[in-house]
Amino acid sequence: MTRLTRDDIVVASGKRFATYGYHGTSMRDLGDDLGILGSSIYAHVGGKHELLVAVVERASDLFSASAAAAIALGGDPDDTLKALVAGHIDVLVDHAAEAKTFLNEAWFLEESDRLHVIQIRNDYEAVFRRTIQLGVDDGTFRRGVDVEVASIYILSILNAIERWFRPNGRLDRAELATDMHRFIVEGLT
Amino acid sequence: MTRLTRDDIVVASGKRFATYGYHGTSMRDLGDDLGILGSSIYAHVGGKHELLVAVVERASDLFSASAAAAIALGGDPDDTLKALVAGHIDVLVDHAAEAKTFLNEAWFLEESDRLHVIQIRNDYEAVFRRTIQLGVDDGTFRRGVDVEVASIYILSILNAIERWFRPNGRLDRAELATDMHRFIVEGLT
DNA sequence: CCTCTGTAAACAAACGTTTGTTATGCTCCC
DNA sequence: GGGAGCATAACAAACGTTTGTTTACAGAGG
Repeated sequence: MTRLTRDDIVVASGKRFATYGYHGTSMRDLGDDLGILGSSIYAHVGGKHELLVAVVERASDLFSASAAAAIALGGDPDDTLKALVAGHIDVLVDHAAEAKTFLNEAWFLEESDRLHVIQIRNDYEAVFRRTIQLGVDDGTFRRGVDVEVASIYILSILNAIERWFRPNGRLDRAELATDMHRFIVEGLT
Repeated sequence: MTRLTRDDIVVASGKRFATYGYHGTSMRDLGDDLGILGSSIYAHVGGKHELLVAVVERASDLFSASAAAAIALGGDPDDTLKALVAGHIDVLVDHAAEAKTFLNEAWFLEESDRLHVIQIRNDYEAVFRRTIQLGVDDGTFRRGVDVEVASIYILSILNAIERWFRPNGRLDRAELATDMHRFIVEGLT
């Protein structure tokens, strides 16, 4: 009988929340996944909402770290964009449950936590905006690109990965990153 | 005292499901929105799951109709793509609640209904795939486009609209459709 | 009068959570 | 080295509330 840590419970929560949603998950469901009673979870956490906070926090840390790493590379805007795309894919593939919960369930956080997440998400998006703007300024990308909206398009493509990509499918993550970057830069032509 | 129809209840359900999710909505919540008791809803529908079916069905009908209309126009592949994009935006803007529920909550339908929705969604996606393939064949789009994945990219951008677009924002829907079509065809360059 | 839409009250089940207790180790001290 | 003492992690049972749903009944309109 191996005993459980708070971390084990957060991981299991992420999976449940990602699959069935926060409101679609009961403490007893979670207990079943972990092989303990639902009530026993309260020895590790103060309540259900704390688990959502923990899962979402994990994901937002990963995304933030990915953006920081892409910037730290210090190449031209197109290189940074490549790194941002590849990094986002890595987070989504390697931490699918947390990322999915972050994208779909953060809305159900309490006011203050939710505002904090929105802040982090906006900071992350700002890295995309700045990168594209730099690319427009130095002529890598066309003048007249609506930087704000283009960032949203790119993140839309990236975030949707969670809904269709399977690691053992036709494409591996490297092919996906390459193909996606090309689509973003060149479109269908 | 204006009396309610089944339709009124389905509309209210759509809004609630879109905002709080299927599991985050109770029959009493719904009753409050409608100004009646939660239990009174059972005079109109057989159960909560029936409401989800009705809302999702509405949305899928709208999407199917949009695709059919785009094809009926009968222009070249790029014209069809333009119409598909504009039509998708129209559905998402004019029927936001139903569309959002369709995109995010259909997973919680019972097995058979869920499979039916997946079928419809796949048919809809197939229209995008066919259109792009035609464009590749006649030279409108570049050879080497991964048609399957490109369709997913485009639908990813389209479906995410629900998460950020506000009808009274900086862009109206016509500008959005134009900008989005250009991004899809030309990318950042 | 009869159907339809609503209320009122209740149902069993499931919900998040609390409480009291037990089993299992770890650490310190004789 | 072996108890004593304590923290941890779990169970078992119950708490009060909310859930989806059912039943009995009232009023209003065609």
